[in-house]
Amino acid sequence: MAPKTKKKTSRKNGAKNLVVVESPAKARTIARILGKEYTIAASLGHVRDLPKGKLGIDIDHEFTPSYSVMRPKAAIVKELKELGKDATSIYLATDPDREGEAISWHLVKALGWDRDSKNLHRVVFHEITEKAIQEAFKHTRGLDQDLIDAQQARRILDRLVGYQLSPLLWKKIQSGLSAGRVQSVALRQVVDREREIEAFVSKEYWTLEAKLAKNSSSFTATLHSVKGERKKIELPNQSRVQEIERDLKAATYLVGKVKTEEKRRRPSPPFTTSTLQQEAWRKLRFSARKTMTIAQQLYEGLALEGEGSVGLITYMRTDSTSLASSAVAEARDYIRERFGQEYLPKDPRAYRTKSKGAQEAHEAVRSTSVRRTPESLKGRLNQDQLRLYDLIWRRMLACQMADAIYDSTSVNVETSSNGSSPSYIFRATGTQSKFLGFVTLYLEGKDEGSEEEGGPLPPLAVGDALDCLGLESKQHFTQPPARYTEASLVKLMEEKGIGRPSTYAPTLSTLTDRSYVVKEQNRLKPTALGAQVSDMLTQFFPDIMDVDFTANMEDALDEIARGERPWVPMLEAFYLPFKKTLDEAQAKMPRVKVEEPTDEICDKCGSPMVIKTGRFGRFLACSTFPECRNTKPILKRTGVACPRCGGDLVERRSKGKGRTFYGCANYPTCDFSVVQRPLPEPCPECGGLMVAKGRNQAACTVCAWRGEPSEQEAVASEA
DNA sequence: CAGTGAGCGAGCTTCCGCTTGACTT
Repeated sequence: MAPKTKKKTSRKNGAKNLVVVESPAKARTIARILGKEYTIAASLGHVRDLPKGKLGIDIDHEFTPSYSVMRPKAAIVKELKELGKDATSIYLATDPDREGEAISWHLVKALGWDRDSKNLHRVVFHEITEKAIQEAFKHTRGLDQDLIDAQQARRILDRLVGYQLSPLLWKKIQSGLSAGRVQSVALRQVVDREREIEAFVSKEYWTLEAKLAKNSSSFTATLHSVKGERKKIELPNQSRVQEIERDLKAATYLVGKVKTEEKRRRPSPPFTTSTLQQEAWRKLRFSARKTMTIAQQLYEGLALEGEGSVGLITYMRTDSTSLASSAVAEARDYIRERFGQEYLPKDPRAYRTKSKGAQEAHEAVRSTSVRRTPESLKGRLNQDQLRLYDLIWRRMLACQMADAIYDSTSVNVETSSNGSSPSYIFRATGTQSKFLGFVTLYLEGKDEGSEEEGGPLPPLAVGDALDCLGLESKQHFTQPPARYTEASLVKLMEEKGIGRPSTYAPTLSTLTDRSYVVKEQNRLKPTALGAQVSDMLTQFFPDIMDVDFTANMEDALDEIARGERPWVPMLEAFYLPFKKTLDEAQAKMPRVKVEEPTDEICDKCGSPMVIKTGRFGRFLACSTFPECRNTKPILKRTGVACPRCGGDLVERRSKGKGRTFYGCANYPTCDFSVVQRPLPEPCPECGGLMVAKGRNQAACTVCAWRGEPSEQEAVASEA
C-alpha cells in the first residue's frame, strides 16, 4: 500500500534518493523532514524469512538457512525493486537494532542490490526528530554483518526449538500443539504459579486495632508489639486476642514516640510497551492486544487542520525509556507555563532503561507534542483512543515534573501495664502531603497487595494522653499468591527478557489459542492441557524451560553482535545437547491423552462429560467416547436467569465480529439476549433484569433505574 | 459504534520478530 502511493510521488517530482523504513507512518514523518528529494518507502517489517512449511535449515552444513520472500510481501518487494531502479542513492533506514539490521540485509538480498555499492547506505537514528535524522544522514555506514549474524543465530535457534518441539507434542499429546523458546517459558510461569496456589496452606491470624482520639480528632493504630520485646507480636487465634483485650480493659494510652520524616516520591519513567500495557490494564482494564491496537491508531494519527497528517504518539513497540531532548525541552516549557516554576525540576530528568536485553531502537512511548492536550483532541478521537492518549500524555508530562514531597509520620502508642499484664505498643502511620509535584497530574496505578498509605494523623506529641474509643479485632487468613493477569505476566516477561515488545500481546494470544490457558475473571489459569505440556517439556528440556535460557542466549548473541564470536559454533554449542535430549524425549516421553473431568452429565447416556481440546478449541465430550459421541460447547454461565424462560444466561460470541453477548441457554427455543453483562441482582425498582453499564454502573433493562451494583460484581467485571 | 447465535472436534498442524492488512465464502 505505502510503496504504491510513494511511487506516484516519486514519479511526479522525480526524486532520486530512495529511503526504506519499516513502517508507513514512520515513512510519512521522515518524508516531511527530508523533503522532496527523497522518496520514502516502507518494507512493512521483514520481507524474507525461513519457509513456513519446513525446517529450512541445513543442520549438517553449518546450519545454512534457506530464506524466501514471505508470501504477503511479494508485492512490496516488487514495488521496491521498481523504485530502486530509478534511484541513484539508496538509504536503508530500518531500526538500529539486530532485527532492523537484518531487515536491511534481507532487503538487499531479496532485491538483488549490491551491498558494496557506493550508492547503498545504511543509516540509523534512535529518534524521529529533525535533528537526529539530519545528523544520521551525514554519517551513513555499510551493513553490519556481526549484527546480522546475531539475528540469524536468534532466528535459527528459535526455528530449531519451535519446529522440533512442536511435532514432538503432536506425537506425544495431540496434533496442533506448539512449543517455543518464549511461549513455553511463559506457559510454565502460569503453571508454576497454579502449583504454588494449590500447595498454599492458608494460615489464620488476627489483627487488633484501637480507635484512639486526642480531643476530637481520631485515628486508628494497630497492635504492634509487647513493650520491651523486639519482635512484632503474633496473633494466631482468637483466644490470644481475647487475652490481650482483657489486659487492656482498664489501660490508658500514651503517645510514646513520634517520628516524622520528609519523603520524596519520584515520577515513573515514561512508557515502554510493557509498562504501557500494564498501566492500561490497571487504569483502563484494556487487554494487551486492545492497548496495542489503539496505540497503533494513535501512532498512525489524525489529519489535523494546518498540520497535515500527524502521529499523536511515538512508536508503540519499544523497550526504551529514553526521550528526545527536544521533547523534554517542550515538556519543561509547558510545565513552567501551566504549573509554574516550582513544578519544574532544576535539571531535565533522564531515565535509564533497565530491562534485560533491551535494544533501545526507539524512544519511549510518548505524546509527540505535549501541547496536543487530551482536551484539544476531544471529539476527534473515540473514547478508547482518548483515554489511552490521556494516559500517555500525562505519563510523559509527569515524568519531567518535580518530586512529590510529603511527611511520613510513625507514632508509637504505649498502654499502661496493669498488675501482671504487660504494656503494649500500638503503631499508627500517616502521611501528610506538602507538595504534590507530579502527582497533580499523574500517579501510577497500584498492583494488588501493595500497601495502602494512611491519611494524615492529628498532631501528636510524646506524652499526650489518648482516649480509646474502642478496640476492634479482625480475623484474617493468609492468601495464596494471585494468578497472573495479562499485565503481571507481561511485566514478568519483560523483567526476564522473555519475548520482545512486538510479541508480548501475540504470545498471550498463543497461550489461549492453544487452550493452554483460559481467562477466568480476567486471570490466566492453566488448563489440564497447558499443565501437561509444561510438565512434559520441563521434565525433558529443563534448560529450555528455564527462565534464564533467553537471558543466556542474549548474552551469546551480544558476543556475536560485537564480533567476538562466530555464530555457527554458537548454534552448534546449543544444538548438540539439544538434539540429544530431543532423541531421548522421542524415545522416553510417554504418550498421554489429556482430558479434564467436569461435573457435567451427558444428556444422551448419563455418563460424566470431560473437556477435550479440538481444532476449534475446548469442548465437552462424553467420557464414554466412542460408544457415545455426544458433544457440547463449553458455555460460560453468568449465573443469571433468563427473564423470559428462567434458563441460564450464557456468554456467547457473534459469528461475524466475534462480539460477546449474553443469550439464553435454551436457544433456539428462547432467543432472549442482551449485549451488556447481566447482573444477578434484580432491579430494586421493578425487579427486572439488570445489566452492567460501564465499569461501575448497573442499569435495569425494563425500567429506567440506574445505580451502583453491589461490591462483588464490581470486582468480577468485564474484559 | 454495534443489536449479533455454528454445534465441527484430530489428517499436514508448529517457532520468534518485524510490520500492517482484510480479493471473499
